[in-house]
Amino acid sequence: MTARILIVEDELAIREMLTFVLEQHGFVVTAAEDFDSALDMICEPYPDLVLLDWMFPGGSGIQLAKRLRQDEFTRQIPIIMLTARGEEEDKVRGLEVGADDYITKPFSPKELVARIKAVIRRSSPTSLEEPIDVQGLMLDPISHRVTVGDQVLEMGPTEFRLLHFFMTHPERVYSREQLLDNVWGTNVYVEDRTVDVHIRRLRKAIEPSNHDRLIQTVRGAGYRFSTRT
Amino acid sequence: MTARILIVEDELAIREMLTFVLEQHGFVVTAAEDFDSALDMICEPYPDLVLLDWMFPGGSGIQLAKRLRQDEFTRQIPIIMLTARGEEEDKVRGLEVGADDYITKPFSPKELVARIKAVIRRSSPTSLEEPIDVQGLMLDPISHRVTVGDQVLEMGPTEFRLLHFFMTHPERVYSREQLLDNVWGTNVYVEDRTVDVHIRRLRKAIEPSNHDRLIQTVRGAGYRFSTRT
DNA sequence: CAGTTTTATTACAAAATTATGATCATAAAC
DNA sequence: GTTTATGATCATAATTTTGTAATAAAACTG
Repeated sequence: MTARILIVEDELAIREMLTFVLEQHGFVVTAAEDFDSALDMICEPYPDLVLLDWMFPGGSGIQLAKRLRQDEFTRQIPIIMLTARGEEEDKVRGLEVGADDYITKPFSPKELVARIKAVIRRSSPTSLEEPIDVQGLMLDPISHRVTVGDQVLEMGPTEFRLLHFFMTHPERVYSREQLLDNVWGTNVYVEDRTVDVHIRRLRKAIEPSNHDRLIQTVRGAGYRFSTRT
Repeated sequence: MTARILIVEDELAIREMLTFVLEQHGFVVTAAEDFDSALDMICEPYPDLVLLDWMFPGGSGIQLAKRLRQDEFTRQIPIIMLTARGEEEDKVRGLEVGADDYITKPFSPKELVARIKAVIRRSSPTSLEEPIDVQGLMLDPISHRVTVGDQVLEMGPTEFRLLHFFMTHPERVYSREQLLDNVWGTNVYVEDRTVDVHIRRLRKAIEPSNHDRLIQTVRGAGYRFSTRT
């Protein structure tokens, strides 16, 4: 599935717990602890879902939710609210503002993951599961396979995620740091240069069909997936 | 992003630390150590953000902030105040004067950068990321590319930044020194004449489509990017 | 017009950045 | 408990970029 999830939660313990659980289940996780850094992380490339603590400092969750719903680009990002037991009113308000679902603390990891998957499935029947075709290079998230015609291209899991990210975010430079955040997940400490190596492997994997030209080096800036020269 | 930031801070150590951190993150940094030189650097071309120490000699930060808010041209430049812990009153006054945010020392580089990005995004949601088109010459900061029609123009990182600066500050002469400050960043020791060479390279890069005529030599003064003859 | 100043151009070596292959550690599979 | 994959780093090669200096060309000055 490899959806990218943004967690907005001020309590460190809960944030880490959520991060751990979701990463266990194969999500790429980004975490923010306050309003500002959340806004910061909400910019392109957008997460596939936002997990939002209801009450957190620097602006309540409701404000952030409203903000997301105002901007046309973020409007469609599904939101799941985390609420404490008994805040029944909040639930109502949350759903009014446009949250797609809510979960009451405490909750089980199982429930959390189930709801997340449900919401994602519901909201983006396409973008995450639909096969992507760029100039004959086909990536099918469901069968988890990359093909050109009926030729299957072999690559490692990281290369697959990297390619997937690129194909869903074309025509845009990403720094090594950004790629690490979006493909590896944040809170991973990995050398910048490691990206180079995986770029190399990905290029080699899609080289036979000449699609390696789609992965372009932008000197001093990072890499870009583009169909233009 | 390539935003230009002016730091106003009297303590050398902090000034250097801030400069270092921000340059690491790709900002172009200018630094002033007192009121006068700050005013000096505040003239056109305006920075995209001012990072202002609250208490600094030759006029407190509040005065500078007020001054910036008075002038119609500088009014919209976002300001972030640096305050020492415990100066709670000051924070309030700072925000009254029109600071967009404040950071309490000591702070982490991560927080600093996050706040700066948040403030910049809030204040100029576009100008830094929007593609610029001047007579068919297109510069797209997002894909980090310069095109004419569907022809891609190749150039080095410095030429790209130089062109970006020109396109966002047209119809105005800039001395070599000013160009160095705004495109290379201050605290770089580079020969004046080096600008000539990069102008040459930039002209050569955009020559195929005849856009090199936009970069005009102003003898005795510097260079200008202009659509007029 | 000759002399002076300023800019244009070219060439080149140093510096910075990226590419690539090999290695080692670790996790997954058998 | 091996064997096999996979992933991160390191080391080194290959490229690109950059600053400077040297020279040519152009633009002023008187």
